[in-house]
Amino acid sequence: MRQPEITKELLLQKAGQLFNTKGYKATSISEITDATGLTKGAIYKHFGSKKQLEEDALMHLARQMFDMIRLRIKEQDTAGNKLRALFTFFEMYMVKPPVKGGCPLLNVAIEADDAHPGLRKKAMGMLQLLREAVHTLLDNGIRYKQVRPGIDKNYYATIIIASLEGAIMMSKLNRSSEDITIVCRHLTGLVKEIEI
Amino acid sequence: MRQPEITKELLLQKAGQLFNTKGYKATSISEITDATGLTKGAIYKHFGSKKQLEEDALMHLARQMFDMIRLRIKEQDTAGNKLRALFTFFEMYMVKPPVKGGCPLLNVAIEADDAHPGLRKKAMGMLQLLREAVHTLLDNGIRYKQVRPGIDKNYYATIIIASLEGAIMMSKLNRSSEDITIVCRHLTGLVKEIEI
DNA sequence: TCATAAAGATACCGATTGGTATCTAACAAT
DNA sequence: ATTGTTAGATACCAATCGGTATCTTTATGA
Repeated sequence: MRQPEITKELLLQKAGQLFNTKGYKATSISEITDATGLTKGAIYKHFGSKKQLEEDALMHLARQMFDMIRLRIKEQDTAGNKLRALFTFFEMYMVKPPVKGGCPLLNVAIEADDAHPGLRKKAMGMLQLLREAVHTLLDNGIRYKQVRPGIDKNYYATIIIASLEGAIMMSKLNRSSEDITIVCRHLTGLVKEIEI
Repeated sequence: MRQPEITKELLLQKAGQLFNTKGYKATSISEITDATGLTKGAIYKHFGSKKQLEEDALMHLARQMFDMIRLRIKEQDTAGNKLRALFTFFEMYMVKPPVKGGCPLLNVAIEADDAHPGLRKKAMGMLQLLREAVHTLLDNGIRYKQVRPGIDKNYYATIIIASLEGAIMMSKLNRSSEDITIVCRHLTGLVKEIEI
């Protein structure tokens, strides 16, 4: 990787971490220069504006997150196990977070939904991607006779995502994995109901 | 109500609304003066600092929210109906929000968990209050033979709160009540399981 | 009615914000 | 090796930030 690419990667990484913990609008350019050891000149050479950096850093976070999820899911054989791996991933995300600050989707959704259309659009894309992942997972489960056919896939996707995200909020707030663990237990029970 | 009290109430109301939509740290003093028609002098006469106003406005929001919840719950007879009323309240909170910006607990939890200890403490208090409300509700249900005894009350409280809050995030992001409605349907099913 | 005190408006403060213009250093191609 | 280009550092900008000091108005109680 050439030097400018390394710099850009470093900026996306550190800025993303700051945005995800302190908030996008609450993080200043100078905090990013402090964290990276770079200067404003470096930032504005690679990104047109702070808004641009915010959106690029978010997509960087999203890609990291989805890559990790895909990896965990791929190494499981059945739809049920893939779903349980998804739950475990979120649980692990709390105990030993790969990127600090909690779930990037939840964070950006709450910050952006009313006031920042650009970030909101990207958050909607992330949520849709997550939903489609669960959808596909259930679809394949049905095809390979691991999951009862005729189930409401959208229903289960919504329940799973909502309770996981809500539990992350609770566990993050209380700095305890208790809530996310309970929710994972509940979701595991749900999966058993639809497994063949 | 005397004039200064009216002014303070107005400040708490408008500031709370702004904090809940734009974010606490992202809302500036000048935005609050614009929204109220008052000046900085008025604000700093009633509140020692912006942080103080943030925390007071949050408690103001919390009180409003819990008052509404209590009202909805009180007018129901059985524990099952009380729980369903709680779900309906959150669903209604999305369709016709009494205060814009979504759930104050969720919003402040996401913004404060890492960086703002004062707000975080208050958010933890709110979550605990909500949890105890569900607890008490289930307890009374058991006492009056409306709910199966021996259930894990903490488990149900966690599932209910987590999935409601997560669904609010999703519905808020997509500007659609679809997700919160689905989650309420799911929770209604859960309640049926523990009702006698 | 008038004096007093509190409420709120106005004007200002230094610090920090996102952004830009300019300068220098590093690298790539010839 | 030298030249041209680009990455990045430095210095500056107006605007806005939270906060304070001071002034004016309003309301209250004797």
